[in-house]
Amino acid sequence: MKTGGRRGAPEAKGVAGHPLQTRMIDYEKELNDRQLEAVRHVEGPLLILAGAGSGKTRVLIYRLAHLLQDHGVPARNVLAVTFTNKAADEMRHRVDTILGREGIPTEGLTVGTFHAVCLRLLRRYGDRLGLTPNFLVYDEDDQERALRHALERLDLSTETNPTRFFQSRIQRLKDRGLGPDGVRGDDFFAERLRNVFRVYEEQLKASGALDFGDLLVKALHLLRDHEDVLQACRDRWRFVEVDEYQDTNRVQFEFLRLLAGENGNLCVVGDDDQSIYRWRGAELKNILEFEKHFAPCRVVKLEQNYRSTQRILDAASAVVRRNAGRKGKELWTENRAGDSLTLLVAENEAEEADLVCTEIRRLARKGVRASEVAIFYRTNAQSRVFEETLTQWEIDYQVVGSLRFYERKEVKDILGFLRWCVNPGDRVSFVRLVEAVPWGIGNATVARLDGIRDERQGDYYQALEAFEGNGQAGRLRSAAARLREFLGRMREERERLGPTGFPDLATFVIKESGYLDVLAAHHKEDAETRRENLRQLVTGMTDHVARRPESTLEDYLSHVTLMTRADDFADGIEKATLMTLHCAKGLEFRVVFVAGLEEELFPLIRRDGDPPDIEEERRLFYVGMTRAKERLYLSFARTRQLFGRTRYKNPSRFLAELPQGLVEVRRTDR
DNA sequence: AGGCCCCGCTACACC
DNA sequence: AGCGGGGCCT
Repeated sequence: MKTGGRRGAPEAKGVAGHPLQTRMIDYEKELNDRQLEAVRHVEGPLLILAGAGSGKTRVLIYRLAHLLQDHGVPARNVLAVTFTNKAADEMRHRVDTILGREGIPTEGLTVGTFHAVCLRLLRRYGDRLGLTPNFLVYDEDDQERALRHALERLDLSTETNPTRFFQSRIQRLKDRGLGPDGVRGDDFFAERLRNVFRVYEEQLKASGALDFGDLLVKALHLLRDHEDVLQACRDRWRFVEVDEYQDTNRVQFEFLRLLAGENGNLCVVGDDDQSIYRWRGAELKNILEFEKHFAPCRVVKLEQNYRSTQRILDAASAVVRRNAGRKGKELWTENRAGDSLTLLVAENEAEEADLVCTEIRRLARKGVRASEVAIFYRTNAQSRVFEETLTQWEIDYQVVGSLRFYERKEVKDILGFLRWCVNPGDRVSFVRLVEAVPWGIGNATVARLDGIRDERQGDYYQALEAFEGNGQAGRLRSAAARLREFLGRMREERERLGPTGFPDLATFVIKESGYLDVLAAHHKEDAETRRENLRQLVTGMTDHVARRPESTLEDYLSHVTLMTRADDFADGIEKATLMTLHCAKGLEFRVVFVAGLEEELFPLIRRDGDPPDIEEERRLFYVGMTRAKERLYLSFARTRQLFGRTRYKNPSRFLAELPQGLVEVRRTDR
């Protein structure tokens, strides 16, 4: 296929007679030579090694604009994969802004996370794999519930909390595209893992659900085993762009390789120094070996940093240079040298927070606004002291991603009802709604309903009907009848309200299920907060429908399950930001604090016995440092409370890796 | 079946 | 220190 002006220069061809002077982008003025080379690369594989702050987002967006505007590529032939939904929204918005005014259509452009894109494929072609059309997506909590039940069925649930262990093992296998038969070994542990995995898969199948890993694996199978689907996808997405490529796992790699074909138009952007998701299956070799996998390919290195001061960059580079497994880039900048880094040394975590707040106040007097400040930490548990201290100091803040809104119990309870509506055979949501309200139905009855459901291959509504007809004792029978009657009314209500009427359906559930009474009785203290969260839930649904009028309840439910933690970061509000270092990837702030630089906390010693991956921890530190534009503070505490005990802490080894003379030390006055 | 209390684990990052 | 699961009691 031809893609219009093959030369690729911006002046090569206007589209549909639009005069060039209306162009919003002057590519040559706004991009450096390397960036321009990347933007102008059209066909064939392209690897962009983009150092921190080197303007990769701009390159990605300008490259899309260039493809659409100057090479006449229809928007619907482009797939852009981002790391968060927020990044996807931004990318779509910016492309719309750049091209919209010039009348270049952007409809049909596919932008989304891997999980969202795979979900879409599965909704469309899932029948090929025998998936129920209305399958639910299990989040981590749902996975855990399904897995716990699997362990019960295998009589393994008495062991000390094995759920998490199996959960992570199963997920890691799925990251590599493996099923139960992919478990290697014939020893006792391998055999047991295989069994647990099998029963867990049976649970998912019986419930008509997919977990996060399944979304990717099943989408891969779709392309791998169904030639026509593969061809349709290749025809549709002739140009593919992938951000944060260093954090892709094996399944994502295979997916891209199939989609792109032998000499495909695949453009990936990444930074091997910022790979921080090995623990969830990311394989650094995907980016290290891209040139081998997709030869012949073009490689463009973006090494000019536009974000940070020279000193911040020097410090960060000195740290990451110690890693062996890297391609090797040298970042440079034309920015000023800037201030020294500051190391805050505190006696304990409360004083650490105090020191940070003191600095934020000092900076505020110099005109730094709260929204320009971020505090990063290794573990979510560290946020608490900062929250308390910031409140005392009356500094507004937002915590990003610790407990997601859609993970709150009351929110998940109400969503449980709606999820059951969509898929009445789903065990996790059925058990959830049974437990949410005291219907008079407990474990024993649920177990019998399970039996009926499995026997009849039906759903839980039919199981309840059959149960009532079984000649039960009066109390159980009326309990079951009451529940079934409510579920029936809920279904009628859904029918009456239509596919986009689910905000009202949620209101119906909240009001009619008796859940408000449960809140009032159980949560005396925070009942009002929870009620407020439910109001917010309905508001959020209404917004969702307003923004995407064609969106169904199924779409909405999967959408909220696939929200990333980073998605609830609100920029543009006057608040300091608290988040984990993982969440910080891709963001930038005028002032950054990296807290808790202590051995065993950062680098973190794992509790599951796996050896710590020091290079990955170092990359995480590098990510944190390179978020800072002007000022970078590092801090640690000499003692820290852990599980209610005071522990003495040694400074992190990473502090010793900083070059002499770049760091100024500040201690508590005492 | 549901409420209460105690114990033991937890707090590694996340789609 | 705080939460949740499990066991015991009603």
